[in-house]
Amino acid sequence: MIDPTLLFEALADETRRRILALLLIRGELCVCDLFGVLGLPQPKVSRHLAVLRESALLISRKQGTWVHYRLNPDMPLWAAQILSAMADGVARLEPYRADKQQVDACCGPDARCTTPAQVVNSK
Amino acid sequence: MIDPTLLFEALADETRRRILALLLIRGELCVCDLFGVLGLPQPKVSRHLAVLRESALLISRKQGTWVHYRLNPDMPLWAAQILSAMADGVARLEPYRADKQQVDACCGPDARCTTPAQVVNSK
DNA sequence: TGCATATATTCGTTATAACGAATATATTGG
DNA sequence: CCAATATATTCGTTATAACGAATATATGCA
Repeated sequence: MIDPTLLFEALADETRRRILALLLIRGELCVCDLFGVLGLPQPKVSRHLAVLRESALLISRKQGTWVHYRLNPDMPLWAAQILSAMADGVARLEPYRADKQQVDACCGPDARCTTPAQVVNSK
Repeated sequence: MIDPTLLFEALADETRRRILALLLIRGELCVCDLFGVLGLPQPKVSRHLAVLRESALLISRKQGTWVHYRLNPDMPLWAAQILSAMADGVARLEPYRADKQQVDACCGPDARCTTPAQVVNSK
């Protein structure tokens, strides 16, 4: 269901790790929120989202002009554990810490949320 | 202690994942066993081992002309969890499965062994 | 229909990483 | 010291991946 090679190539880029870490915190975010929080050009974020989609780590949901991304809920346990552990590893580092502040400030603290623990425990 | 960027760059290469998976099974292996089992040229394996050393995922122990590699026992929990989950993800796939057969056949089934569970539980 | 907004893609360039081949270093034993 | 063995490194080349800039697509609304 998830190819380890694609997963680890996806995780080898810091922008993609930042996106995944944000989605682990927030459950679902649209592209505009993502590039707003990350402070990166929209095409850059969109290309990285495409890589994450192609690796099957993320799925997208279209609602009008907005596209919302979230973690693939059908991810196998081992892959969810890797994402969860990755989030632990980066949580205290920049730019991940600032990203978390930003997303709480910008998009409110209460979006539909799939925490790392929930992802792991749902298996 | 372990830089997430270096860890994920290390994991982005299949040869390095094969080496890590073998060391998760076997605890410790010398370079000659590694390139024998992997069926790869010695300089190639040596270069990949250097990357893994520089990322602090592996440490080496010199004994005469032989150099033995093993997982860094001081690895933080989150990193050990990633390696353990990686091993779960690749266990049923080639070439990892054949590597496991090979290392059991070639080096005996009972070397000093640090299993993924032991690494994780020792934290 | 025409414009504005949100997102995705293409293109040419540049940086990074892996490679094979060759060579260097280091240790052991004669 | 010399030869043999185990491991590491360098070099030049090639493949891969990320980038900025520009453009394309698609949806909603006047």
